[in-house]
Amino acid sequence: MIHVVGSQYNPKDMESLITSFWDEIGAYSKVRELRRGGEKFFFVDGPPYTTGRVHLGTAWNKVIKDSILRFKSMHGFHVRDRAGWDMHGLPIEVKVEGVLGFKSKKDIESYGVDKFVAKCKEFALSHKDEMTVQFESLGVWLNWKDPYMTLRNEYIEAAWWTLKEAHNKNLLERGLRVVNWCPRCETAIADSEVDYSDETDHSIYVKFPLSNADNEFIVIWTTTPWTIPANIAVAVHPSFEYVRVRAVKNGASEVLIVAEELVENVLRAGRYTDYEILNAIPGNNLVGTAYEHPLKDKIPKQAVFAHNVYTADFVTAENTGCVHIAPGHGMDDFLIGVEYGLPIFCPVDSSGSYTEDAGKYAGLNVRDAGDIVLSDLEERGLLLASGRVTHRYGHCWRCDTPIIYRATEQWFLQISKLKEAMLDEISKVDWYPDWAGSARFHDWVSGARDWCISRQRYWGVPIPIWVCDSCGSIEVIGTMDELKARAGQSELVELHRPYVDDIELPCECGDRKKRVEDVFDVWFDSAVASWATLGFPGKSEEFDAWWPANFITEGYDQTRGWFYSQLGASMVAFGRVPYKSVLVHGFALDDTGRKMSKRIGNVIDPKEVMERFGAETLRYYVLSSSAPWDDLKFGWDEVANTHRMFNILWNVYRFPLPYMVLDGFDPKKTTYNSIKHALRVEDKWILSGVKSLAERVELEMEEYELHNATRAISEFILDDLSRWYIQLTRPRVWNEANDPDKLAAYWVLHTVLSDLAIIIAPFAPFIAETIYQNLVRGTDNNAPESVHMCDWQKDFSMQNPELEEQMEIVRDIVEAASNARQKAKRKLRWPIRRIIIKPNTKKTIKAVKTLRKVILEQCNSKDILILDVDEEWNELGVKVIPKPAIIGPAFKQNAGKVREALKEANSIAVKHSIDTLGRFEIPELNITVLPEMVEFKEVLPKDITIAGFSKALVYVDSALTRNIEAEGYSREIIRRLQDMRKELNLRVEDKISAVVNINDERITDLVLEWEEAIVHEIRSKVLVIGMDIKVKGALVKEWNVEGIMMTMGISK
RNA sequence: GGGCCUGUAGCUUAGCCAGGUGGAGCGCACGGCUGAUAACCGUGAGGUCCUGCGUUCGAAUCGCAGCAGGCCCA
Repeated sequence: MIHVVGSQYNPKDMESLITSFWDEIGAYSKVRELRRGGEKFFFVDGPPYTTGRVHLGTAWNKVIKDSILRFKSMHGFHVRDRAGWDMHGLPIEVKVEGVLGFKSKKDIESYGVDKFVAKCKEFALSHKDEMTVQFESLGVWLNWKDPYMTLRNEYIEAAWWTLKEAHNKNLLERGLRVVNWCPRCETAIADSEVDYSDETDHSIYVKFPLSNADNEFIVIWTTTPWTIPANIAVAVHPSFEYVRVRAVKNGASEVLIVAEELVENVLRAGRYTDYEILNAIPGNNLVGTAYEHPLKDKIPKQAVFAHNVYTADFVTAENTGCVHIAPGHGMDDFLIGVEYGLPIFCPVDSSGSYTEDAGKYAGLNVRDAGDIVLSDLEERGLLLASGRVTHRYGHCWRCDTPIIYRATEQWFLQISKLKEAMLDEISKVDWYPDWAGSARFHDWVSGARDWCISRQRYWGVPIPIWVCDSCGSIEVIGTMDELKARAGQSELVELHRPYVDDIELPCECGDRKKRVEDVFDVWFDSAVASWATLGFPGKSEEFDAWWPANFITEGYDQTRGWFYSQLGASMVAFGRVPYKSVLVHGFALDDTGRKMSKRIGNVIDPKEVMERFGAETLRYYVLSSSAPWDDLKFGWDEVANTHRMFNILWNVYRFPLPYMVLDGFDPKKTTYNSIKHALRVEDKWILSGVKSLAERVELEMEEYELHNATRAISEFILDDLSRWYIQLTRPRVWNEANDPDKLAAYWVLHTVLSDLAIIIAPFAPFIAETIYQNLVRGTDNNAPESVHMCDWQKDFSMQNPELEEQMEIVRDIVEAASNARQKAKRKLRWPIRRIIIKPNTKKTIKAVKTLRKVILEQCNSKDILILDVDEEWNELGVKVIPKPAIIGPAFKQNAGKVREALKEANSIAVKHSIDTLGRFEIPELNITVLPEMVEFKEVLPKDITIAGFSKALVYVDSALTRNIEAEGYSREIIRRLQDMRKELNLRVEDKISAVVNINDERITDLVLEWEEAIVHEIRSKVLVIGMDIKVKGALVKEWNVEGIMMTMGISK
């Protein structure tokens, strides 16, 4: 049975009702179960990091996923959709350290790594639970009960197995890399952990003596004298112009090499008194220039290394234009070192002290080394200038110690070897939009570098590499079982640190292998998600059946993130890309297009949106407000507008319910066959419209254009259903008789709303379910239990594009008529005698003929006159307008008289004569007026107003007749009596007594002609209308109706 | 500094790929409707299509150079 629903759209109640309904029947599992035999659709959820907070962007991300998966499921696909969680890594470690009040790595060690890791795990798990609740309240259907979690043993195994594959394929390498290093905490720190603040440092210019020339130097500038002992090279810009300049100071001269435009700068810094430019050298030609290390006598190793000039694009035209390169102490320096095969010389240990490699500096801390290096350079006459500079420098965010850069030993995946294969693979992926793959990702992959996968941390997947200290042999473990077997251990419950750290493996050399202490870069965790979520390598059946993923979608920041890490890991493991199609989505920005940030205070919490407007509105807003791949500018007004759309949908849905219930409408008994003869044209139109909508949504979804799909739905609901069909249909359902026309309207409304519920289900799952449960499932026990178990539209037999096109024209006509009415200041309540339509096309004529009734009704017109294309309306007046420029020369002194005569002549007669005879005679003047001498202007007859659109002109005749006045006043009275019924809170079926006193005899007579109609419309048992009669009732009101005073009273 | 994306009415946007009179919604003003009613509907005003240069008979649309915002990198 259909039931009546509340008059207010209340998303909160509705959503919680539907959520518990889904829980009750296990809707999610049933939907997935239902499609078990269908074509497989493997979706991999990009795992959000378990911070506990769901941001607007995360909410958007999940809503996109949910809508697409619901849509796919309704198309019969067997969807696989485990939710995923990214649960390891430094952010959680730092949060936990904060809670425990730790300041450094040493605190963790003394607290106990086991206890610390347990805390991290607890943090990740509890935040996962909190976020799950939030995602579920958004109506997001993923497999929440059995999500994949990066902290699970079987997940860790997937990472291990992948690394072992890399090792087997010779893609695993141990190597040096420069990292941010805190010498106090003795640990590498991530870029995001570096705080930048002002620091005052040395600013020194140093002369490096050339090897093959006397008294000739290349000049560099630096703020870190302590890195000079590690200098290996000098970089110049390949396209800058450099010069050899003879510089004079204190009578002595020497030759310096600096960038041409910086000569003055350098010489001023060095207080030279004179100079002479000897010759210019392009940067490129300096390559290979050999020089001696300035401190080679103090650092024996530096006497052995070769020192040369190289080119680098990052060199800027500042200071000297020549950059000191210490590959062991700088990111750029290191890259140059690697590129040219230079020694990565890093004579500094983890606490920031020089090692034995630093020769005489050994044991000295770099913090104290600056001044000493300075004076040593000075002593050797190589310090050109020295000063101080204040600049932004990185500090450890926990202890504020200035960081140093250190080359350390790390583990790498040699992804760069796979670059060509990766480029080839990604071209096979379907990218939405295309540029995400063909431009952005392509460019990123083109610059692929080896992937440093090791971190010196605690909360992460332990790197399964065991190394023998004695013989250096390396062993990579792929699974838990393998580890147990190799270690000769039967029990192993936890694969995290510190448990695996204790395990030693026997080595072939007789010694024991120990695990490297590192954990994986947390990006490696999610990189293996596509097979880890299938339980591979633990079991392979699922992997064989599902892998690779059909579809993934994440924000475009994941170009360098998850899209890339997955590609890299999968190339290593399987030699192919792990996903077939990728939708890239944008970022959630604030209403001015700026990034949401806590600091600016412009962060929108999705919870707040849900509290104010409901999850459905939030969902629909993010889907419809911009294309998935564009950034979303969040604005409350637009959210409110989306809410309004749902309110209208709610009103449309609830409008027919009371009538259907009153009449006991049963869609099982009232079938298409039983009402098809009673269908009106507008019924056929809306039935066609809903099918066309389904087709359109399908088309848009093929390209993942969710914004166009949802906008099309909104347009249908607002324009076609609410503004048009419901307006046309309303009077039909008021009919009390058991009329086929009313039944047809019920059937159509029921059908359209049921179809619409299915179309809207992927995007607005709650209201779709609400409508479906009442209208479909509520009347048919054989219908699927949930709207989300329904199949998408397949039957398009009701589609009629021609009719849809015709209705479009008719709506324009009605709009034009309404426009013309406003010009005549005639309210819609007052009928008009007729409208006259002058069409531009035959199509318009046909549309008017087909939908004549609709026009009559919506225009409240008594008649329609449709002209032929090019036919003039014969009642139209014309006014002749003389053309002085022609008449003047033609008639000279008579011209004025001619013009007068034409103005006074009957314009219609003039036009007729010109049209038929090609001339007009003015006998009094004995003159013939020719066609080119005049033009004609249309003159609208009295009471006619006009408006037009591209396909027709519409004239409205608003002349008043006795009948029209009678109807107009009667309807004014009806409206006011209805208003009073409402004021008394009467029910639709309540009968009333009414008295109307009219202060005008003529009007009273007119209205009395309509007495019967009024009785019917206001549902009265007694109605008294008259002049000078006494008015009483439960409610009495006085009204001014178009200047006529009336007093009305009603009672129940 | 580089790559990619975005820039259209006060606000959110369609149109751009395939050049030919810029189209919606919100807001605003005015009006209508009153059996969806603390709802709903119509009409109107409102545009240097980010700027400049170019290609073209013709540019919001194509090209180049800027400016602003976003993501990533350096």
